[in-house]
Formats: sequence, structure tokens, C-alpha cells
Amino acid sequence: MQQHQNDPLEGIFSNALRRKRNIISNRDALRSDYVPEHLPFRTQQLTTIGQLLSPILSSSRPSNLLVYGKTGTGKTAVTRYVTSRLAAKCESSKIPASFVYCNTKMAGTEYRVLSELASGIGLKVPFTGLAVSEVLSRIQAYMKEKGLHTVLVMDEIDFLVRSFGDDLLYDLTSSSDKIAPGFLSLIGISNDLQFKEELGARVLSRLSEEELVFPPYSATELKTILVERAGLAFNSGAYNEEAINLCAALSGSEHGDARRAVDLLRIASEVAEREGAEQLEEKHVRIALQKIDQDRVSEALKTLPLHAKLVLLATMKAEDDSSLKASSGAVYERYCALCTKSGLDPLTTRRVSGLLTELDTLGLVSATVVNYGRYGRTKKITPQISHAVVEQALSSDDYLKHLIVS
DNA sequence: CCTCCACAGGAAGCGCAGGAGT
DNA sequence: ACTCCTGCGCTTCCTGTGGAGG
Repeated sequence: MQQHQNDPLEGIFSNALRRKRNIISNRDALRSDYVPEHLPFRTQQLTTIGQLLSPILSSSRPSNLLVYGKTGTGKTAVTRYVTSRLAAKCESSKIPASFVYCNTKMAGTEYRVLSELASGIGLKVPFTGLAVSEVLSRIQAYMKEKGLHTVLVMDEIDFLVRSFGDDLLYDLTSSSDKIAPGFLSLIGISNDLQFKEELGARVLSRLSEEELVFPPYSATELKTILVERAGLAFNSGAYNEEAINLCAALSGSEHGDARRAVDLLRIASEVAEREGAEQLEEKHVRIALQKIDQDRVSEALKTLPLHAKLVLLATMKAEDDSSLKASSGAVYERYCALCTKSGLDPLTTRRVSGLLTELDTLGLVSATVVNYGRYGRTKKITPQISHAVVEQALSSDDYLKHLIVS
């Protein structure tokens, strides 16, 4: 019993015990891929997509559709909702239709996009080994044979086009005669409003038979959405309104991104639970915001290439040592010292200069060019993040551990 | 007015890894 | 299994630059 003070688990358990009720009752409702039953402020988009797809119920081909909107505006949720409802309707009316959802960025390659389409319509294809064109023609043959009506939703379609060009889209949109009496409709979802310009004219005219834009949510709309989600996810009375308002305000000020707002709400509620609080309050939201920022930074740090990390360490050391000037020359000196200490060959000044500008664009340091006249021209470099965060993030790296300690 | 510092940053090329075509 | 191609990280070489001090 007297070991409570030293036992980290005991604190957690007793906190959980002391709490009369949990804050969260349905954790899933706060996940970013959760599709709610009710989608506020999207009725217009909902009905448009519904109308567009409804011809499938009378066995004629719906037009292809392009959906635009920034991240977190509900594009994916609305499309998935409509297709799932329609799928249920087709099922109950015995109409042979399939709706396939594919995130092309997750899939990663043209081949895997096609194999998702294939498995979505019930056709087995090997994981690998076939040419892309072979998979495509198998799919077409299969659809022709079965007379399948298919709607393919391609999420983050801009990624597909940017990495592999629009050939696949061309093949898919122009295959109607090869698969008759079946047909294939495409719904492309893109975050990038300029995406259209990257498409060739031949694909563009076919793919964007219809277009739909999702505007960002306003702060008040975000609030309504959050209140609704909170109602689903939390036990009644386990949150106060100010906390929700703050969530909406903090994430709405940027681009009306509902996903970020919900993420913030989820993390805030986890903070509150860990604290053993009975209610989600504003302070938890503020902590969560900090945590998100910090996670973002330390994540960026971890994925940095080794030498970029060394350069970053060097800038911190240069700032410590010299009183004022962290010139690129000074940074390069510390950097070389760090390299010899860990038995690495240092890179050239040119490259380090490039790495510094990269760190600058990442927002990890700030680098501005200054002129000291006779005494040359250099970049003045100051770290933009605290030593503690850097050290914590880099201490997981075997190469760098001993450099930080010394 | 010229000089010259201490770099910035563009251009070109090199070696390597991984992916596609055969 | 092999070539070919491409992208990437890096180096080498280079020209450019604002202003303090002569």
C-alpha cells in the first residue's frame, strides 16, 4: 500500500476508479473515417449525388462525376453515405449493382486500384504478376459477362493522376463498349481545385460530365457538427459548451476543416479522461492543441534525414555557444564537429546550405539573409523550436543519442 | 568609387537505388 | 535475370551580391 507514490500504474487505475463515469461512451464516433447517419449542411450535395446516381435503379448508366473540395469538407463522407444507401436499395430491389470505394493514395499504384475494383465486383486477381492492361481487360470481360452495373469511387484521384498520369482514367472512361451490357461510372474525389488542369482534354470531357464543389464549413457550421458528434460520442453532461466552441473556433479559423476539428475533439477528450476529469473543458482543448502541434513537430523531426538532424543540432549548439551570430559558417563548423564525433563524413557547405533552407521551409529554423558589408553576407539562423522538443525527438536515434548528452 | 568579404544559390554532372520493360 | 530509365541526394564549379572600409 505504501508504494502508491512510486507505482505509475496505481495512479492511472485509481484515477479511473475515482471517476464516476467515463466521458467517452462511443469512441468510434470520433474517428476521422466515421460516417455519421446525419450529415448537416450537406443536404444539397447529398441530393445532387443521389439524383445523379439514381439512374442506376432503372439500369441506365449514371454520369461520371468529379467532386472537389478542401480536406475535411465532407466529400468522402457524403459520397460514401450515398453509395452505401444506394447499395442497400439495389440489394433490396434485386438490381445487380456494385459500389466500389478506393482511395488511390492508400492503394498507391494503378495495379492496386484495379485490384480493389476487381475484388469489389467479386473478381479474383493475383496480388502481382499481371500487367495492368491484363487486369483491366479481365475486369472488362467479367463485367460484360455478368452485365454488372458498377460505380467506382476514386478518392484522392489527384494523387493517381499526378503519379501515374491519366492513362488509367482514360481506359476506364472509354471502356463502355467493351463492357456492355454492363457499365461503369466513375466518381472522382479531389482536394485540389486545380486538378482539372492536369487532365488531358480527352479524359476531362468524359470524367467531368458532372461536377460538384464542397465549400469549407464556417465556424458556426463546424460547431453544429461538433455538438452532434459530441452527443454521439460522449455521455450526457460530460462536456461543456465552451469546450466545443473552442474546438470549432480553433479549427474553423484555418479552412473549415471538419476532420481536424473532430481530431481535436478526440484528443481533448482523451486528455480529459487521462486527467480523470468528469467533464471535457476548455483547458483540455488547449492542451490538445499544443499536443497536436508538438506531435506534428516531433513527427517531422523523426522522418528527417540523418544529416538534416545533425544540421539542426548544430544550429542549436551554435546558438548556445556564440552570443549572437549563428551564421551559416558557424553552423557548418559545429556540424563538422558533430560529424567527426560520430565518425561520419561531413557534407559540403553547399549541401548544408540547401538543408538549412529545407529546414526553414519546414518551419524548424528561421533563416534570413543578412549583409555585414565588409564582413560578408550570410544567413542568420535561429531555431524555431525548443531544445527540449528536439532532444526528446532525436534521442530515439541511436546515432544522435550520445551527441545530445555530451 | 572601388574592393572584397563570406557567403547565396544556379547549373551540370555523378553514383546509386529502385522500378519497368523484356 | 538482365538492361534501361528515372529520381534523388550529393558534389563541383560557378557567378552573383550588399555594403563597410579603404
